[in-house]
Amino acid sequence: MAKQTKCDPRTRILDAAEDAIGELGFAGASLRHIALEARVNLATVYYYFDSKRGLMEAVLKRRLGPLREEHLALLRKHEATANGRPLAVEKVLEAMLLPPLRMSTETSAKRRAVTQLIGRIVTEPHAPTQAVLRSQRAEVWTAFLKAWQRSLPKVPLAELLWRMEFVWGALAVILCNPRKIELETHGACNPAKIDELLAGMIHFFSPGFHALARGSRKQRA
Amino acid sequence: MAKQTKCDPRTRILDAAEDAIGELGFAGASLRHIALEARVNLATVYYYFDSKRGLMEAVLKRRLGPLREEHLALLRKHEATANGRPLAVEKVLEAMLLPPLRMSTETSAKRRAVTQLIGRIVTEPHAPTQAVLRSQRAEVWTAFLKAWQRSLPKVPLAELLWRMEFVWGALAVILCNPRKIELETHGACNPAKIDELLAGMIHFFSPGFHALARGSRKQRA
DNA sequence: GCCAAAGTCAAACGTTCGTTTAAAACGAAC
DNA sequence: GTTCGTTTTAAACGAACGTTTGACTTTGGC
Repeated sequence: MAKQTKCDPRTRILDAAEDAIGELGFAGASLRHIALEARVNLATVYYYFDSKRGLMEAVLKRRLGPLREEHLALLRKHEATANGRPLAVEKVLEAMLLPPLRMSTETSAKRRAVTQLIGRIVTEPHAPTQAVLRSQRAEVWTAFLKAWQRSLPKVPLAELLWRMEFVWGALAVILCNPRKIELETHGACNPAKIDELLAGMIHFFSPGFHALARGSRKQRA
Repeated sequence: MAKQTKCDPRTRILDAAEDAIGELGFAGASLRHIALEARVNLATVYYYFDSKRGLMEAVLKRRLGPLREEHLALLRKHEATANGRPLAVEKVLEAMLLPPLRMSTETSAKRRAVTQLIGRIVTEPHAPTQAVLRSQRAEVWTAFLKAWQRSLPKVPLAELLWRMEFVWGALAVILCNPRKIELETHGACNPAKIDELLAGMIHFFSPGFHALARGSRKQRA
C-alpha cells in the first residue's frame, strides 16, 4: 500500500493525460496516445475512468481542487492579517496570481503540463470541459470579487469584473505557452522565475486597479 | 465575375470553417462538419484548399492579413500625428487594441467566429497553426515593441515584453469567449460595446505602463 | 488450497477522421 | 454540336478514434 506513490497506473494515466492535453489540447489528445505514454493497456484507462470525458474531468479536478484551496487560503490569510480592514490592492493581486504561478513550477522541469493545462482552460472550446471549469472556478471568482469590492468601493462592479478578466487573461497567456514567450523574447522573459514575474505583474497591474472609473466626476481622493 | 460576392463555395467554406474552429477548436473541427455547414461536397474542400492544413492556413490568413495591415496603419497614423516625438502610452495601447476589437464587431452579430478565432490563436496547441501565427504576428510585434521602446525608454526591454504579453493575454481572453464573460458577469460586462471596452482597457493599462521598472534606483522622474 | 474480487491484457466493435479517385455536370469557345 | 478546362459529385480508401468484450493473471481473506 505504500508502494503506490507514483507507480500506480491511475497516477501514470493522469500524468500522461496532463502532458498530452497540454501539448495537443483536449480534442487532440487521444486515449491511445495517453495509454502508450503511461505504459498502460488501453482498456485500463476505461477501468479507472469511465470514459474519455471522465478522464478529462479527473485530470482537471486533480489540479483545480488544490488550486482553489490555495486561492481561498491565501486570500483568507491576507484578510486575517488585515484585521477587518480592506486588503491592499497588491495583496489581492498576489492572492490571485501566486497560486497558479507556484503550481506551474512545483512540478518537475520536464513536465510543464500543469502550467499549460491551467492556461488552456481559459480558451478551451471543449464543451464538457467548460462545464467542469465553471463549477470549479465559481467559488474562487466570487471570493475575489468580494475582496476587490471591499478594497475598491468606488470602482463600479462592471469595471472590477473587467479588470479581473484582464488579469486572468494575462495570467493565462503566460501559463499556456511559457516556452513560446521565452523564445519570442529571445530569453529576455523567463516565465520560470516566478518571483520576478509575480513582482512584475503586481507592479504593472496595481496602478490600473487604483485608477477610478472612467468619467467618474464624484471622485474625491 | 461580379457575382461571386458571398455565394461562391470558396467563401462559404472559409466562413463555415471559421465558425467550426471558433466553436470546436482546430483539432475538433472536422472537414465533414465544415463541408456540411457550407452546403458543399466534401471533395470540394480539397479542390479549393489542398488539405485540412491548407484550409486552416487560409482561414487564418484571411483574417490575420487585414488585421496586420490595420495594426500597422493605425500605428503609422499615430506616429504621423506625433511629428517625430514618441507616442503617448494611450496611443500605442489604442493601436494595439482597437483593430482586433473592431474586427470582432464588424462581422454580423450571429457570426462571432472571428472574435473567437483571434482569441483562440493565443493558446492554440495545433502545431502547424502556431507556425502560421508566428510568421503573421512577428512584423506587428516588432513594430509595437519599437513604439513602446521609444515611448518608455526607461523601462527595460524584458519588462516591456512582459507588459505586451499581459495586454495581449487580456485581449485574447475577451475575444475568445465574449459570451462567457457576459454570462459570468450577469450582463454587467458587454464585450460588444467596444468603445467602452477600449476606453476601459486603456484607462486600466496606461498607469501600469507608466510605472517604471521594479527596483530601478536610477529613476529620476 | 480455494475463491471471489481486483486488475490487466489482446482483440475487436462500429464510427469518424483526412484523403483520394474517377466519373458526371457544367460553361464557354470554336 | 463537339470539345476542353473547370467545377461538382458519390463512393470508397486506410487509419485512427472512443468504446466494449471476454479471457487471463494477480491478490487478499478464509
